Amino acid sequence: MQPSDGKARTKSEKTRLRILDAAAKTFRDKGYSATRLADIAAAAGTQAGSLYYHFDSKEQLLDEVLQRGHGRVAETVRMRIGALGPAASFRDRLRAAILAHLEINLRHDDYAAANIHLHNQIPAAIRRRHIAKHRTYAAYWQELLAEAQAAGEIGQDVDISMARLNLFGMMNWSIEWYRPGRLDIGELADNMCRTLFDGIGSPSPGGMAET
Amino acid sequence: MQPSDGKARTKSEKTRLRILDAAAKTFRDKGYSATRLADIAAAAGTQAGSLYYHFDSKEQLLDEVLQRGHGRVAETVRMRIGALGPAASFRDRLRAAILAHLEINLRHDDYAAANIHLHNQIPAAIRRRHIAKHRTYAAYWQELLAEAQAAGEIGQDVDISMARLNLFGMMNWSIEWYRPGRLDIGELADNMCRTLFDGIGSPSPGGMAET
DNA sequence: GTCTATATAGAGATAGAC
DNA sequence: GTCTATCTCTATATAGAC
Repeated sequence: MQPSDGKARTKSEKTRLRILDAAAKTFRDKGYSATRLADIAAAAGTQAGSLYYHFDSKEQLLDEVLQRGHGRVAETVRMRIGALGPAASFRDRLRAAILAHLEINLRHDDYAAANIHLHNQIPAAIRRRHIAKHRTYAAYWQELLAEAQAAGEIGQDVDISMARLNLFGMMNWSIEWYRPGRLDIGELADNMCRTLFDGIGSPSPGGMAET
Repeated sequence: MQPSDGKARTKSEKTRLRILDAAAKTFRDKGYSATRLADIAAAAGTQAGSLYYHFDSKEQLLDEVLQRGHGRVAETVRMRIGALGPAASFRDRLRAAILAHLEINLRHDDYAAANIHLHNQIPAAIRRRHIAKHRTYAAYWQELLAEAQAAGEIGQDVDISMARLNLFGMMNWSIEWYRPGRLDIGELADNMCRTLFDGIGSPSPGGMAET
């Protein structure tokens, strides 16, 4: 179950998934407009005209890539947190969520990464639904952070919305620079979690704290 | 001196700058491939064919937008830090740098924001030079952070490269979500600086620290 | 189901009038 | 300098053979 979802039955279904995989990868790498159907076809080992047996349009191809990608990220993050059990600290939950988000986007899945990478290139016709999904996902993290604050693990004066945006920034920017192999994703997740909670300042600072 | 650089002399130069402003804004909003020359022309109040009196190609237009944008960001950040004088703490320098980077990208300048927004859409022909400039800019921040660590303002065990990438993530992701008016950029900069140095965790944490 | 060939539209770029 | 008209190429999408 690396790309697509593997459980293809008929030959037609298999081809369809191969095309989707190729589309996800190509969209992710080149962007929506810069991707030609011929690029997707080549990556899938077929011809541009043949895509139309499986899909109605380039836009529909993108739509399905984005939907699948989003679904997997959201599911995986919820699952991983659920697996921790009710006794886990919120810091541990956050760490697990960050790790899941990063693993999916950086290793597994062009579908997921396309959601972030094409964030601002989605054609108007399908943008509304995808923005709604992103909002739902953001709200999930917002709730997680709010609970952590209520439990006393995050400072009472912290603006939770800003904290979420800063965290998303760290995580989502990593798909711009991360290349597999050099750095372990687990270390990356730990680092982001530690930075978010503890900061990078020296334990005994010389200056002031805040306003 | 809001857009372009204002000091246009001849009518031709003024038009040229108006076209550049339009190109920066359109590229920034729609991306490179999705932008048509007709869009730029419309935004500049002229016709697509007329652009060729001032520029050789769409690619050259992008090239100049990116170069101008990068130049302004780099200059402004260096200037602001220089203005602080040698006695300033590194935390104050970082805060000033963050503020400058955010102000340019979020308020002033489509040229600057295009550099971030089109980061992965730059055509191969001109990519090399721009990547080199981004590396130089990154190295500048890296040095700033390294000096802060040497001065004891950042923990000795902190990975400076990761800290830089996390900070860039927070800052650069903000151009995806920030909309003028709702939130003061100064507050945003303070928040990011505070998050980076101090983290958002409660002063008296219940759990463990690190590995 | 997949191919090749093609219809059709839209893009970047050029030419020449004004 | 800017316009309109147009060349040319490329892209999405369709049609029909196999």
